Amino acid sequence: MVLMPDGLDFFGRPTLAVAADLIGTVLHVRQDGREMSGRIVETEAYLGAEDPASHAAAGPTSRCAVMFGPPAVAYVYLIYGVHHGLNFVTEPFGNAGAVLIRAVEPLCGRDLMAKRMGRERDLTNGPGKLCRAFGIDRRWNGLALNGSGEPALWVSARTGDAPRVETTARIGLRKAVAVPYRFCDGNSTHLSR
DNA sequence: TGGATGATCGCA
DNA sequence: GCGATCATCCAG
Repeated sequence: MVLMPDGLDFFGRPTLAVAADLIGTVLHVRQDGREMSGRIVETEAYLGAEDPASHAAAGPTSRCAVMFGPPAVAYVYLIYGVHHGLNFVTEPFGNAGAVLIRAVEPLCGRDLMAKRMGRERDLTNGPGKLCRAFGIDRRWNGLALNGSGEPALWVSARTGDAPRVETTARIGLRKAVAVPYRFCDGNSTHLSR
């Protein structure tokens, strides 16, 4: 069962719009018969050929191929040889675009997150950390966000107080540093760095 | 502030 | 093949 803030057409829209509208929605994961969730509080948009910082800038490669595929699919990659990053593919088939999930507020499954992280706080306030806390790795690459099967991944409608969506420059980039493609809930206490 | 750590990509 | 690069995190 998949609930979307604006119905089934939530994905397949311009990447920047999806990145903003994901703030306040809930990421769900099911693995080993166990469900975990977190409220999405920080995202970054990555576009296609026009965005030098995007993996898709030079066209489709084996790594970023799913960015060019159908929307509402997970794009998971390994960065710095250490951490995984979770993205949602946004644009219609043939157009590259994805949204990096940078931080969530833990909801369900906090105990398991704390066990995996070896601490009680700062469990999911960063793209690498939230993947580790939720148990997401490259095996999840290409997974549809439809909540079926196992492991499963999906998004449900906004929860909690209405977010105060703020727009800033993306973090940690060497290219295309200026554009304001980062979105976060200014009221959240679970943002990265 | 810099080191860990490995897949990926562009060029030879 | 080989080396530069990389959307990170944490110890010191």
